[in-house]
Amino acid sequence: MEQESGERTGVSRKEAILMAATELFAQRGYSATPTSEIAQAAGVAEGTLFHHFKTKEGILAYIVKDMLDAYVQGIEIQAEKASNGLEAIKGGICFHFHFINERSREVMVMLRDFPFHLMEADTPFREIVTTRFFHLVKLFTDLIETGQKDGSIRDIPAEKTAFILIGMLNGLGRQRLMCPLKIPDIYQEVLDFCYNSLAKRV
Amino acid sequence: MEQESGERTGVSRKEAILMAATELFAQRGYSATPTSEIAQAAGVAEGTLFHHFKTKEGILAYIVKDMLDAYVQGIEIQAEKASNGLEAIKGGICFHFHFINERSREVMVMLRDFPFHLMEADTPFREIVTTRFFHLVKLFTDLIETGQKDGSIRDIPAEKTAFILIGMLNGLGRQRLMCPLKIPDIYQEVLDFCYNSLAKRV
Amino acid sequence: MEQESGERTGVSRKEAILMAATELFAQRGYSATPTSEIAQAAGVAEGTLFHHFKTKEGILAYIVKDMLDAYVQGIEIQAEKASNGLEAIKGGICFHFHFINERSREVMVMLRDFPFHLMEADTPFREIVTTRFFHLVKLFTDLIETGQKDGSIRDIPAEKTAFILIGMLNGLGRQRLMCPLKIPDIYQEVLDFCYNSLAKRV
Amino acid sequence: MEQESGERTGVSRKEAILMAATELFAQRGYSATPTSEIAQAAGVAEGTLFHHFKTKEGILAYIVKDMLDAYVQGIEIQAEKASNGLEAIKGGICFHFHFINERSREVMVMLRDFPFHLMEADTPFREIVTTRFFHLVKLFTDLIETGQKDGSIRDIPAEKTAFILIGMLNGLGRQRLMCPLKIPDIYQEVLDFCYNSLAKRV
DNA sequence: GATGAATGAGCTTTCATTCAT
DNA sequence: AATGAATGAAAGCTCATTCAT
Repeated sequence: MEQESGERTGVSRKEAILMAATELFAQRGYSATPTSEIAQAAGVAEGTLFHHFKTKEGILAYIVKDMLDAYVQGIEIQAEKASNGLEAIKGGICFHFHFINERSREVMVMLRDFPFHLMEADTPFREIVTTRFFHLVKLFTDLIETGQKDGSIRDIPAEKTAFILIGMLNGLGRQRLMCPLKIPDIYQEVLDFCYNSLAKRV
Repeated sequence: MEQESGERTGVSRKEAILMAATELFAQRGYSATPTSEIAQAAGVAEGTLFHHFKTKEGILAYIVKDMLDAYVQGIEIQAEKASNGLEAIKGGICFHFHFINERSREVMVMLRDFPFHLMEADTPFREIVTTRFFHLVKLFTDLIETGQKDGSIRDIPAEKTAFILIGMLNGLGRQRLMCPLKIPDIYQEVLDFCYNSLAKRV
Repeated sequence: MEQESGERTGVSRKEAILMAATELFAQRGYSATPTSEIAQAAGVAEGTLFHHFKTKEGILAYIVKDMLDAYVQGIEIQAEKASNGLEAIKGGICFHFHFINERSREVMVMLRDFPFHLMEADTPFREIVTTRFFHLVKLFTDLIETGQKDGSIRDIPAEKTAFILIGMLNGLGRQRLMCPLKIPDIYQEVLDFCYNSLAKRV
Repeated sequence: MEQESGERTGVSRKEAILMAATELFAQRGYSATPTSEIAQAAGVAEGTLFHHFKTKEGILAYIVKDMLDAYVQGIEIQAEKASNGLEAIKGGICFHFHFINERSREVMVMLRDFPFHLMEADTPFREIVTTRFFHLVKLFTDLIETGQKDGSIRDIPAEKTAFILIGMLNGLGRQRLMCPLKIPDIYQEVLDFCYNSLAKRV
């Protein structure tokens, strides 16, 4: 009986809260979403939120952490599959576009508040996000260096290029997910754009 | 007497409010900044804010509009100076980096809330921002097409590439201005990165 | 613990709020009464007002609706008891005077803002008040027609006379309850006045 | 040049303010009308209001006093013309209906805030309104007594009946002017109603 | 006389969080 | 574990009035 909520059957209250919060944070933003609405959407009492997650921020932390781990892990898996550094980067970019489509709600939650609320000093987020961000930078840097060793990527500063790629993907992700204007699908063109900048000329 | 404020002399109250609001919005975000603090920082009574700008949003609108106009105009001027399409794009990117250094506070105000609060339907911002955004897209698209005609830019979809460039600059701007982590200066590398993707091979 | 308030024991917080609001609205008017004072008078926190009634208007709506229902119902009961139409009207008028003495505070709340704030288009009140008002008109009209059939009331336009009676009772109610001047008790004289206008001469 | 206002030519600023305020007070109520809107509607600066009338209440006082004097005087003139007491009362009632049609805006201003704001102890209104109210009561009382002497009015308590008549006219005036519901014209019926109650049977 | 920028007290409402049940 | 009534600090905004020009 405890597993029932007014809204979703077969889903624990904790999961119902996470689903409701993800949807609402994505659509209206973290700070614009009152806990009362999360509770209502999840079909639980407001107190239950604070029972499972100590604070409102705790809910956000849970969502963001979960998503970031899946993202970084996905990139890593793509990299392992690739035959060389350039292919690994391409695989990473492909995965990125896949991911922001598949888990668009969670990505939006993240993008909305990064790097602001999520990077403020007295927040549990800072460490969560920072760790994964630098992990990602390290990953891309390594892949570029690998590409340079195996001859697939030309001679460019590896870490700086990693920052460019990450910044670009971040910016394009925002543009795609959050702009309420009609923007063409540029997946293939982004791949080409990066390929041309990275690939060693033969 | 109008020219005096407790904090800044030789500045009208309206200007003092704009300066204080820009600084606070940049550092703490629009919604996290109470009007009471803006008033205090500007050395005026809280009511004075609402006398000059009808609402708190009115202050944000003023700052953002002013900044966006200067940005778009700056890009246009660079484009006119250039000898060909590729140089115009490079000039635009250079100006972009200049601009976000020179007017970092206002840019931060913008980046913090774009495209969220700034793009919500019932907001005065939406039209302000949308107009300038598409103006910029058109500008970049034209420059790319120009470059393709003059032989400086290779055969790529012009409008989609414009979206890529704008999305990338936006993402990199965020990374640079707002990430509280130490990130190397990648100005030159971004130029190279774009150059390599755009330039026609000889 | 819910039953305790600093001011009134044995009364729920919601009831304490209603009692305090009724008294204050009656004495100073709806708009001149800040929610902070209602809270203080009720011995609850200000937030509690908005927990139980969504808005300040919600408190007024509750009071007015409750009172109007009791009023209309009281008139109806008097009418049923009467032996003929004229007696029913007299019974209604008697009840009216009783009611404005018994529930003077709530009646004052109503009279203060009728038909202004209570009749504005975008208000929840309009429908509440309009419904009861026309119910009352219909009731009096029916009673007059009954009286004309049973021979107790002379030949006068039924509905228009209903409007006269209601308007008169309303005006006299205001005069009695709200005028801070000493006005003699005219209960008996009003009954005579109406009786003389309505009764069929034999 | 001083006589010009943006809105009305040939009208002094003071008159323009009174006209604008009367219209706004009638439609939205005294407290719901900001001085800024009066100034705008009158085509003058906000400060000008306080130049001519010391306070916002001063504007209301001027309007109400002016109107009440005209009302009482009108009733008196009708009374003087009449051939006997009963006719005088009828003349007064006729004048009343005339007046609330002719000067409906000013009457509405009055009705909206009487007897509340207009009767509060620390207000200049109290004396203004009280004086005229009792003057009217005295007038009606005298007319009734006159009618009793000349045989046109039957034996009823004169002063109490005066209160009934005034209260009734007040209530009916409210009903007519301020109820946003369609209410039939009951002018003739009110006259009949009163006539029947007052006239001596032969 | 006329102006309008400036004021600041006061308003209603929101909301994350607590805690007795 | 789950509830939801209660809280109170803080927010954005309104507005009659003042006063230097």
